[in-house]
This record gives sequence, structure tokens and C-alpha cells, in this order.
Amino acid sequence: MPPAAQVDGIFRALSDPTRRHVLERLSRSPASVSELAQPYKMALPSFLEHLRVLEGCGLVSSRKQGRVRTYQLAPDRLKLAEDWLGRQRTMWERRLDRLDSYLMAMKEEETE
Amino acid sequence: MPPAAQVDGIFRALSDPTRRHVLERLSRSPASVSELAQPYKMALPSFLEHLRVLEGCGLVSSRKQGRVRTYQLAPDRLKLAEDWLGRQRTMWERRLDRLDSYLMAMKEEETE
DNA sequence: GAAAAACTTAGGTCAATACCTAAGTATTTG
DNA sequence: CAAATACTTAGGTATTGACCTAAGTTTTTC
Repeated sequence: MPPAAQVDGIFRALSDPTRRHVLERLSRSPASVSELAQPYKMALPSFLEHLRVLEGCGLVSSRKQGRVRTYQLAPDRLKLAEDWLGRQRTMWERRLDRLDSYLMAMKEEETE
Repeated sequence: MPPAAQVDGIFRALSDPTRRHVLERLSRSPASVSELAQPYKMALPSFLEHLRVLEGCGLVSSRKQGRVRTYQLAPDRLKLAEDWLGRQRTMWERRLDRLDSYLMAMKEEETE
């Protein structure tokens, strides 16, 4: 999978509040499907789909022991999203800097 | 709009490569619709929809002068996404610092 | 003032998402 | 081993998303 497509999937996954909430929950500790589902009034199969999306883009991983499937975070994936945002930020900051110096120059000229 | 819904929209907007590309382009300088559309083989109305999504969630703003509409970044909105990711990251890192033996075990098995 | 430029609007297809209910399949547990 | 638990699969609906073509509208330009 090309990295751009991976980033697509990660941002897509993060665009749903249920999924973000699950990630927040998992940042405290791993948890089973039913533990994760418990706060939501959603039907279980619907909720499972969210977990599948999170696992599909690599933000979480799961393992089944007996009849219980346990999910946990896979933190390295979040970096892809963070990296993109970080790059963006430095770019637009650079741009604002340029704008700044442009405005400064304007001001200089103005006061001459 | 509740902040969670705003974050939804921003992540959703970022999940499309065309839209991310447009943001990257705009981090260099403001640009007109046709300048922005030029690199893509997509029909103009389709492309415009992407711009509408970006403007809808506040990542860019636009203004029309004569027959030309010019878009520019609205950098403060990216912060909402960055902030969520940042908070997440510190939580995840805190959790990883605890180095649960459980998590270690899972990781071991995962890499098998 | 007709034609070109730069969008804009209208409307249509097709696939993917986010839900649902109902009926499975494994795994414990009593 | 029957019943309960913990998912899982199958299949259905309704909305939204990402594209398209065709036909506007509003400036500019010649």
C-alpha cells in the first residue's frame, strides 16, 4: 500500500467520534470487545465494524483468546498522521514567516 | 457546532489525497480555483466539491474578486486536529512507559 | 456587445459508510 | 452436556461521497 493511501485510511478512521473515543479508551489499557462496546447504545455488529476499521488501518491490533477478543493500540501508526500534520505546520509557518517579512518590509517602506 | 463534530470534519477532509494536496499547495501561497485545479484531470465541478469540503470545515477560506475566486489557508483549524493527535500521543506514550507485561507479551506474539 | 474566461448550478451514477436485525459459531460454565 | 457468553456472519436500508456531463451566470476582453 502506498503511504498516501495509508494516511487516507488513518485520517478516515479518525473522522468518527466513536472510533476516536475507542482509541482514547485504549490508551488507558487493552480491552475486550464487550468492554469497548459497553458505553455505546449501538448494536454490536455496528460497533464491531468500527473496530474493524481501526484495525484495518493499523491503529489497533487484536488477538482472540478463547471466546474473548482483546484490542490494543498500535501507536506507531498514529505517527503517519502526525507526521503529515507536522510537515504541514512547518510549511504554513514558513509561509506566515514570509508573509510577516513581506508585511514588515511594507511597513518599513511606509515609514520612510 | 460542538468541537467533536468540528474535529470529525477536519479529519474527514484530510482523508482525501486530493484535498491534502491542495492544502500543501496552499501552504506555498494563495491560489485561484483554476490554478488549484490545473494539476488534476478531474472535472471542475468535482474538484470544486473538494474545495467546498475544505472551506466547510474551515481549513481554507476564499474570496471572490471579479470572476476569480482565490483560496488561502486558515491555519488555526489544523490545530484542532493536531491537538487531538498530540493529546493522544502523550496518553499513548504514558501508557507505553508503564510497560505492562501484558502489552509486552502481546507485542512479542504480534511480531511472530 | 459578442465571445472568452472563470467559475457555478443542476442533476445523475455508483460505491462506500453507518446503521440495523436475525441467525450463526465457538468457548466456557453449572 | 445444556445453557450462557462473547463474539461473528449474513443480509438489508438509507445516507453520503466522489465522480461525471450539460447547461447556466458573471465578469473581462477584443
